[in-house]
Amino acid sequence: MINEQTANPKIASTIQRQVNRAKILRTLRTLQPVARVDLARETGLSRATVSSIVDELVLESLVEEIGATTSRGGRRPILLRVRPGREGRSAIGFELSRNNLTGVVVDLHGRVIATHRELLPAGQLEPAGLVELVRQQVERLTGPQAPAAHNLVGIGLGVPGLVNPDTGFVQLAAQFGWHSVPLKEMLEERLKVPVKVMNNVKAAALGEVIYSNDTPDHSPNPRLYLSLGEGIGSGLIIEGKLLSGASYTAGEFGHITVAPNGPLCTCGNTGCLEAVAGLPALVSRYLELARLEEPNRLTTTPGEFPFLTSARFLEAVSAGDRLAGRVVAEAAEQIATALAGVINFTNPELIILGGPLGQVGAALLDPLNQALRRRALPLPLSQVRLITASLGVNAAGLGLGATLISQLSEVVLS
Amino acid sequence: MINEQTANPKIASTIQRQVNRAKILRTLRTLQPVARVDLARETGLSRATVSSIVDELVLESLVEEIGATTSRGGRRPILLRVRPGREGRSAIGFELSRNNLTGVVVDLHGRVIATHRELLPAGQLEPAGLVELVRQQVERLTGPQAPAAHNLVGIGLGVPGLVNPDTGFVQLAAQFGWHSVPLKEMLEERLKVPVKVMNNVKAAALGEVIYSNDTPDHSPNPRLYLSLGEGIGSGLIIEGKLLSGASYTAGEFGHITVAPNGPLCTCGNTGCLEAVAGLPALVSRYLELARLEEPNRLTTTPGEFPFLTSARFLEAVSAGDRLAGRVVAEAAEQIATALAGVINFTNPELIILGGPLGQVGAALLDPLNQALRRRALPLPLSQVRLITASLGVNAAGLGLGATLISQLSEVVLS
DNA sequence: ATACTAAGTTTAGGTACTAAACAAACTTCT
DNA sequence: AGAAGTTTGTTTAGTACCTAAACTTAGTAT
Repeated sequence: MINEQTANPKIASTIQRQVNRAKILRTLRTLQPVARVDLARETGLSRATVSSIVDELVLESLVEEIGATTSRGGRRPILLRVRPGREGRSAIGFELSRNNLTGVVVDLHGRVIATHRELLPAGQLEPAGLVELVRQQVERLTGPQAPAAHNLVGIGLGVPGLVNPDTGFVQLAAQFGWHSVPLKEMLEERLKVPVKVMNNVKAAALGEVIYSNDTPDHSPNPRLYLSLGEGIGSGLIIEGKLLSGASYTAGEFGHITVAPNGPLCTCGNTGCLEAVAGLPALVSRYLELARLEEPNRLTTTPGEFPFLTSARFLEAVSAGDRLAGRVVAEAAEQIATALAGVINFTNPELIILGGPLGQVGAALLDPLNQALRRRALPLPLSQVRLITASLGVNAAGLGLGATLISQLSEVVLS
Repeated sequence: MINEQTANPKIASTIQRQVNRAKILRTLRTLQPVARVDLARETGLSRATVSSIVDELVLESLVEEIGATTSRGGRRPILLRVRPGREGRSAIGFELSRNNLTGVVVDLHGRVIATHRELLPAGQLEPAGLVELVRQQVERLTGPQAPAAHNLVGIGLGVPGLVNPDTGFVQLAAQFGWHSVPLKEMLEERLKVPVKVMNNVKAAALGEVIYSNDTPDHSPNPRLYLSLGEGIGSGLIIEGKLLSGASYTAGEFGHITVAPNGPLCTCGNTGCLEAVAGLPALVSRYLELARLEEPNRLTTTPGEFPFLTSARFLEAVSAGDRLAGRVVAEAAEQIATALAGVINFTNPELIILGGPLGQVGAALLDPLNQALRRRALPLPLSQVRLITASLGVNAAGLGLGATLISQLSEVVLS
């Protein structure tokens, strides 16, 4: 007759229960603060079931009562909400970039409750070194308690490279000279919490799409995040899920051919978008035009031209430099060619422009929109909203954090 | 104490039950003939549950016992299988094309048990007329009993046009001058069975992919069916589900730009794939080359040239006509440009070439494969198998039939 | 014949749902 | 103020469906 079950409240639970928990959490999230009756009405479950499930959720620190509200003619309803802040549960998302490790703590509301960004140490970064860095940042972000603190849902890591997001196995991360690194395993071993590892651009795609507040989280329609920078990558989200593809390389937007007889790309093909609209190509093009037309525009010393960096080029664009604007407009034309194809083919409802070049505003957007009107089919084009990324360096971390949080209310059919 | 439940055996059923039924049906399909014990072992369910569910499935004509097999040391196991043929349940898939209505009866094994193809009557076809034609063909295909015969799972219809597959609402079917036709409603009203209406190319995509036996039915990876003909369309299947897109136009492969400064397309863009590799473009190109190089090749009378049809062009290709081969090779190059982009972007595991031009064999495949090797990234290209469609005129019907059949073992989470 | 074994069924007990009764905490009417 | 009515949330009784274990059936092995 002794109940030995109280220790760990969520060991098994049936599919029925999982589905109903998910229903309740979902409605709670959208309607909060909200009373049990309303949850029952909204989900179609009985009040008894709602009470029972809410009790569980409160035990798991997912939900809390915030007191009674005004009466609607009888007993006053007790309002519930998803438990916010550090008292509720939280997840941490990290992004590893060439020079930085950026971490974000996300609470159950999806809100940022802490961030930390630090330069990577000089010299070659080994996988084991990264694991240690992550451990340190987790400690700094959660306080000095054990990282397995019961209210940490999990941690996520976005890595620039080829990653199997299911196994968290890094097949290749050229920037760091890694290949075949079981990063998820290593992190879980060290940190004793669930870990999610995926490509950083794809993590950013999840972040920007989820936080765009433009479309419902689980819209069935495709949503695309485009990262325009040195390279050109993307993340395509369909039915709320990131498309990985057969070899985890889906989203290679930069190697769509836009100029069949164009310049040779690093991939061996000719006329890839990246070869004509990646930042290095734009810098070259700028130099070419500048030499021809206005040798003294950007610097007083012509000799400095060869040292023009992508960053300085982007500054010139923002500053309204006429030549730089022209180069961006040319690039927009090429990007539109590829993007129109993708719009026609996948018929998305949302496209988010990110990456350094994606943020330059009208200099890119105006010629891009114009070219899309020429190149894309009117019907699919009319369905798509084209917006600019808004999360900056935290995009990947937020995407991973939000993904981990939303896994709390996911049904596993096994 | 009276049990009033026996009449209709499947009214409600919980989610748990649905999931377990689906598990059992799925394992039955792949392992049949198979005994209850094996199902229990394979699904992880108890033998008691398996027995109970199998009883239900037998009552619903979905499963049958086919007698005991040899003993494995004790009582002989009773083998079960999905009930085949007309004694089991079946679905009918139709395809409406410009001139024909093609119907296929599919049994629970996914096998064809009857087909019928008939010319459409002369003159304008009205939606109501089509409903009547379908009703007649259903009667012919199932025998003269009521079309609501209890073992008919449903009927499907593929229509060349813009269709919302969820509502079965035909927004536009230009070939027949239809717009805003609630075809699913009309058919269900008349035939009293569940009806699925979708675009015909997408239905064919489902058929070819499901019957390719090349990849598991519910592979998460993208699989693409490409229809090369007068127009160029496609169907993209991800996680076993057809991608519809925000305005139900996903799959518009023909309007990907492959020659930015190329010829004007009917859509207003320049250099669309369809404008350079659709059959009409190939016929024109053939005529152009023929006039220049070999005015007397295809016919003795030069005056007949302008009347060259797509069909005759394809015959010339099959016959090994050198000029026609050259035209197809040029087209293959353009198709490869678009296809490489899609391979890079969606990273599919399977591509099926259909439509009249997709069936010409090496004349298309050799130059296509060669160009893909130049244009697509090596890793995603290495994961994709490129094959030729195999179902001919029955593709759409089979796709719809198989879809209806597989809906029998689907879980509706609602 | 007796013992063993495996397949399928029946039974007892648990989880999780709903409908309906109940308890709690209000408002409103007289 | 007290009785009556309302609404929220909980408890209770009954049902669906699962599993483990006992049991029945139908074979093989010695």
